[in-house]
Amino acid sequence: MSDPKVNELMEKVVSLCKRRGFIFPSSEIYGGINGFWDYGPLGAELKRNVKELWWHSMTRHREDVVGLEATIIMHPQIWRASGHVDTFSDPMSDCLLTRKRFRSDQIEPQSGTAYHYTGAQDAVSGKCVDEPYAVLLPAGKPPESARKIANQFYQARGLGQVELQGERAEKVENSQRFNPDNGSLLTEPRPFNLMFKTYVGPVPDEDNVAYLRPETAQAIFVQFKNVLDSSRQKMPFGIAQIGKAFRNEVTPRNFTFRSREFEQMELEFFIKPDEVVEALCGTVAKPAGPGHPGEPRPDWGWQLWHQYWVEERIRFYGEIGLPRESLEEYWQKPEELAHYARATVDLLFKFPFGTQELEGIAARSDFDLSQHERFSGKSQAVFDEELRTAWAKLAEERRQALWQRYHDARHQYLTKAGVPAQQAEQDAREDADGLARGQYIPHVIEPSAGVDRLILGLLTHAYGEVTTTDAKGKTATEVVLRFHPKVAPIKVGVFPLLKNKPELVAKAREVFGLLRSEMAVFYDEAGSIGRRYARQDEAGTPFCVTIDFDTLGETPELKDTVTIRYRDDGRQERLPIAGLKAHLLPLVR
RNA sequence: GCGGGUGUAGUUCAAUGGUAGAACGCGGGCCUCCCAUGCCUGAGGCGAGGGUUCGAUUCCCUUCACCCGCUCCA
Repeated sequence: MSDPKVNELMEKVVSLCKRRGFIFPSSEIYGGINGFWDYGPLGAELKRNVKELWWHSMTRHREDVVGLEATIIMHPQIWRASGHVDTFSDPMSDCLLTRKRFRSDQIEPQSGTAYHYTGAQDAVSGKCVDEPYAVLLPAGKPPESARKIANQFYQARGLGQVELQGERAEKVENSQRFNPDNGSLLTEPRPFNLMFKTYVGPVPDEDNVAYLRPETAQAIFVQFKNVLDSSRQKMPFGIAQIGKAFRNEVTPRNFTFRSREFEQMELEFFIKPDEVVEALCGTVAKPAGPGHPGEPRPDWGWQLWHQYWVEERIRFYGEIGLPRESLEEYWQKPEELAHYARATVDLLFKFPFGTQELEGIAARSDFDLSQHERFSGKSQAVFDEELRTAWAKLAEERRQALWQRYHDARHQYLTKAGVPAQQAEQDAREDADGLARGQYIPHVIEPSAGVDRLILGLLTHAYGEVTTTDAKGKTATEVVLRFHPKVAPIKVGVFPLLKNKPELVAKAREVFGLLRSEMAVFYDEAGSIGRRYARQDEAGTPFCVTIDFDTLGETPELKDTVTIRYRDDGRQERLPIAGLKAHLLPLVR
């Protein structure tokens, strides 16, 4: 059971989003469309800010990450190589009795006697149900058990006193059509594809099927060689991308948290395999303990790089207003890991509806590039001059040991991928031989974040209510969004103290003009000054600047100064107009 | 996909088988020398489709959307 107060908070956030123009239902005048949401004026600014902060911190502030912007529709083979065609399109069957859902191919085959019924009639009302049904019993069980279950089935379809009709027994071997738990017949297997399908070209036929990408990551992998060849990057380095992805989710839920069209911010950081690091540096550094491991070093293996990115990501969230305490780190247990993953850390945020994933940081080994190498037939190995030199200088036994470890890892991958034993052995040897020539397939650390759920997290985290009591004892509740100034959609509100004094208005317009070239500014003169502050509080604007009579020189020493009012504590400061930009810029960037 | 609930103004809610009101918000006007002031004024709504009915926002059916639970979440 969920706490009603939790639900209340989500409802308040949802209606605030609508009311103030953060998020609207998509296509609303036509009744909306399930799983799709639009960002309104404030939401668009907020989202843009978040993406830009991510982009800047990933690419411009680092020398070892470059950007990419790839298409949404790509060659369909990519989704075979990535595993999405298989794992996203499993046939599913539902239990006709309990409605439990199964992956049709994973049902344990059952044998025994199946009792079929053509329908049933109500002994009292005479009402008929024609739907056929069947129950599978293990050999030796009396047919009574089957009738009992069939009774339940027809009772659920509106019959009281059930008279089963057309009972027929049949021997069944290794069938996947029945629920292993209760023997009930399942629905026909139905394809269950989570990828949006479309056709390239004007004629829709099976030869030109394509998919909207279900994640942005694969585009990075398939452009890895192009980026490497054109960017003058050297291992290790990363490729960052922000973009739309699409999943035909069974149940979009929790406002924008799980949408069918969403945006991802993904980094694929390519690193040297541990064997290569060891060949170059003698040893692979071990994590010294929890926390940020500091600036990257050449002797880092996948573990330290993984830890580094987990900490970098947490630091990023702190910088945009989600402090460490609002997050939870979840290290996936070995049995939860995808088969190619060495480790995965989920960064969870405490949403009102539960603690849910914001970002996953996965150590994905060389799985992705290897898959694309096999499926495309194009080598994805990099050439590393340093390795070739270092390899030649290694002691023979050391070389042997590293060769063997690399070989074994490749062999394990190839075998799991279904490559026949002999071929796997040959390929693994060739891969390991490549080390001597300075060649290897990079491993990957992947921090992958959902933009929309981050926006939702920022909104719910920023949401606050302030209850005030006026002189007459009347209480009022005011909503305030305490966004970090870096993400706030509007940075500054600029107001003339009174709108019926042309000199105040003129000066305020002047200040507005001064600031708007540097940041998002909102000019407002409607209503009382208090109302205007409140409006900006609700939009999450961190600063408001008011032009009053002192600005105009009523108190000579205050001429050309303004008050700046801070959202979170209502504090006011007096600043010269000339110093405003310099004061605000470092706060909002 | 299944089960339950809810759809009335931008938001939160009311009423009604004879076409709907409030509060807040929003626009305009006057006032206002710093935290939702006051007065005047204006705009704006029955999710969509069908049926029953002389007449439907109200009753029925379908559909869509949202919320909750199950399922799903590579």
